[in-house]
Amino acid sequence: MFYFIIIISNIKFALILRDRESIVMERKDIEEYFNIALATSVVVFGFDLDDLHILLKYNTEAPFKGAYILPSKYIKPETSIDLTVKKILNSIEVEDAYIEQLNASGKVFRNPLGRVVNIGHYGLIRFDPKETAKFEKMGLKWFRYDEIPDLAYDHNQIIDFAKERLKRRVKRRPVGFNLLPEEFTIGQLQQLYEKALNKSFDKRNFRKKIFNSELLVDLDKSVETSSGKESKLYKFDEDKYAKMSSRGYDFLF
Amino acid sequence: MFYFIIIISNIKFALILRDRESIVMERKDIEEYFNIALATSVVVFGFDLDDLHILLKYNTEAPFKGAYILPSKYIKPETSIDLTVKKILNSIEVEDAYIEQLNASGKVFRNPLGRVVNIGHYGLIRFDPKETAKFEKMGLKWFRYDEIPDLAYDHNQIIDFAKERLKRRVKRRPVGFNLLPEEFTIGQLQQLYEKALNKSFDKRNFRKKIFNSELLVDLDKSVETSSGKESKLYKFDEDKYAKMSSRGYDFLF
DNA sequence: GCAAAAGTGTTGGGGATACACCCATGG
DNA sequence: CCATGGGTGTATCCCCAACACTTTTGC
Repeated sequence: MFYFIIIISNIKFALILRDRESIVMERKDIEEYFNIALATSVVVFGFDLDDLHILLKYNTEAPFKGAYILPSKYIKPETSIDLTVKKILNSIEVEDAYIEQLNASGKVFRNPLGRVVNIGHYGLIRFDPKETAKFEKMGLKWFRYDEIPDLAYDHNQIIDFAKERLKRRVKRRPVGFNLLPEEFTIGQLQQLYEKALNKSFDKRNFRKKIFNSELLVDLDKSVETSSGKESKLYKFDEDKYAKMSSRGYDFLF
Repeated sequence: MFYFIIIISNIKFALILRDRESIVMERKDIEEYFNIALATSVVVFGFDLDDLHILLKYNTEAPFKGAYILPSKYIKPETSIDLTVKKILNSIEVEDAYIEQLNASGKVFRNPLGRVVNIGHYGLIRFDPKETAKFEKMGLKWFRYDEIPDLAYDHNQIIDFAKERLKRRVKRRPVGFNLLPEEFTIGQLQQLYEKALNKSFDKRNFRKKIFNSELLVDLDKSVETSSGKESKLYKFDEDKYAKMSSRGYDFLF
């Protein structure tokens, strides 16, 4: 695609020449609208089996050089939103994330370069302590969920939004399993729920509730936990959930 | 604000002259991103005490002239998303709507004029049969919730999304009251819930559930309903809900 | 021996569901 | 007299919340 555009703002007209067929279109009044940039930011959540964390990037470019920001990217006119998000994740070598779109943030004078609308996302990944060094090389750092510094743009607001959304989702869908290792103990699961919902639960009741849903597979394996005691491992039965879900089952914590 | 931009795509540079101070900025690589248009569409729900309806507009302009569309508007670079939505609603003389933002739709080749990203919204309003004529003059028509025709762009998809969202919201927040008249009967409320959730409820159990929440005020008034019998009127106690909500109360149907 | 985490049952209450009949009215 | 919708009570069940002690291990 090749095109040539001249825009003089306040004078609402423009010609567009496109493709070999030299389509001449007058976008006229509409032309002035084609002057917005879209960006996406991703709030990547990780759970180190103790606390929830968010991945932030040290910003090396103007504007707001030196501040921490969310991993972000401009959306090219010829690239879809979803693909742009995937590119962000690829660029920080994150794979297999559970992604969900958040609201678009609407501030008009948010970016000195012009009108930029940010379409936020959040992603849940499996925290791997071995990757911390790799992240550090890319200028990325995990920050505790409740110790997020002041960020550039309105990224703090996007994080607040993501936290709220996560809280709601954790209650209604079994998204928490995307934050845990493939195989996990009930204690780890409970810890995650308590952090995400900022609430504590009775151990016995928590187990009953979880086992009632029958979505956990007993792996007949154990690991040694921090107390030195053995603890049984489970995994999440995704297929079963998919089946139940399509039959109208509603996970509710 | 005055600015002058020349863009030649594929040649990634541009100069911007802005304001009296003649700030010269090079957006360079970034410039190519400032070529997206944003639009908003609003899925306006109404409830005629019998069925849920959605307000559609007959499109008199190219592209997709002659098709029905959602009430929509381009977002100007200098106008916020929320304000644009309000302008849409003002233009169709709708006031006091409950509004919520939906996801941005991501298709790249959605609009022949260029990349347009649509930020959907849904609105809940009080259906007033007296306004139907007024709407008709503006090319607006109520369509039954489950009898939506094929629309231009991806507006059908936006509607599907809005319906799903409404279903979820109705369960968790007392948004349904935004669709009912100020004063309503329990029968009308039940009818609304049954339509929105596509489910039927036992009359006695429904009443118990609703009264348990203690969010309805008995108005000690009656109206004659379609069966010719008198029926008691209630209204929603917004203040009480606000108070309970801030104390962590979670409405759940 | 003590701190830390794993694991395990029972009880009571409240909300959800299932279910049937009478009444007033308009046609 | 019949169709329509308003209004009402009871029995059962299940889920939820509250609650305490034993065990293993590392320090």
